[in-house]
Amino acid sequence: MLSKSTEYAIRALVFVQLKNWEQKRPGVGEIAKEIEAPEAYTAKILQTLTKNKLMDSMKGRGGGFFFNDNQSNLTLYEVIHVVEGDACFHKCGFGLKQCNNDNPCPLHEQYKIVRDGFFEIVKTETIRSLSEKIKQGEAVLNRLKK
Amino acid sequence: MLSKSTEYAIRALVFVQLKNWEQKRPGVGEIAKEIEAPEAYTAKILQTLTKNKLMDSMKGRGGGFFFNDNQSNLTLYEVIHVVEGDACFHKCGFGLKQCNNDNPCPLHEQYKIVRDGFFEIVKTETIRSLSEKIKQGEAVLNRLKK
DNA sequence: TTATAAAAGGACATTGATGTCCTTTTATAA
DNA sequence: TTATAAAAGGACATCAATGTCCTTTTATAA
Repeated sequence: MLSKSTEYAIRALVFVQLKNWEQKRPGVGEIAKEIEAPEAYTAKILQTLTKNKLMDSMKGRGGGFFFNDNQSNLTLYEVIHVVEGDACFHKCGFGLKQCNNDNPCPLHEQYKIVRDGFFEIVKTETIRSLSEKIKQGEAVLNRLKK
Repeated sequence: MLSKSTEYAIRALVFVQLKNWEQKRPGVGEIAKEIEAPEAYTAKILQTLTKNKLMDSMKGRGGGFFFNDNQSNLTLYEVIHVVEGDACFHKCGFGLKQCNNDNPCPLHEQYKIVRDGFFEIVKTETIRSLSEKIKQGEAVLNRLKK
């Protein structure tokens, strides 16, 4: 399972993308409200994202968060990597420190398939691909369709 | 990812099964050492397992942990359920409270496949099936083959 | 140029998971 | 019957994730 922070981050980035498509740069308050997360905590997460160049921001009046052209195809993997690290893609499902093909835990083969399947998803899906689904009405960002 | 407690629990149960096959009932100290977990913490987890009848125990001299006949085919699902709950089998990968087939988040379809794949594993694999792999030398419990 | 609105950032608070210590209960061996 | 070995259980400690509050920096509009 992804951490709460990662979930907030992904939802926030998708919202920023949707707003950017409307030529707008949302601010912390608007983002936090949309993703149903505490405002100050959301601010911290957004800070992490901009510090790591996954997104851009502008201070001052009329400022807010936005993507520039270099950041146009951000994978979920990159977000996870920055926010919570990528242990979930490497770790043994059984909790063993030394578990690999040569020295497998009893869950190794089956678990690897699941873990790699998840890795494939987050390497393929991007903030843009998720945002497009929402724009097309094929999916929703929060619980209230609106 | 499973919690550390769940990992300890599964490893502990497998070790108890292996020992039981040798007509032995290991105690907290021996179990903790084998699974490389703190002894007092291991004791708490074993307590949870016996309180929930996933395993049996005997106090006093010559006591220890063991399975009785009703507990002979314990699935990993039951262990996870008791130790950390089963949020990981229900939760939306995107963190939405209301996410389902009718109201899907943009990750819903792909994530469901992975999540259900994991569910399938833990409903199929049992403490016994894992222990058998170790007994057959097809897998290892801890990092040192011995 | 100044007031204002916004992100950045530092310090602290809360909570749950993990971990430790000590006492109580109980079964058995001596 | 008593001493001992073992699990059970209560109370507390530590740490990381999550969450809050307040100050600083900076860009823009007036």
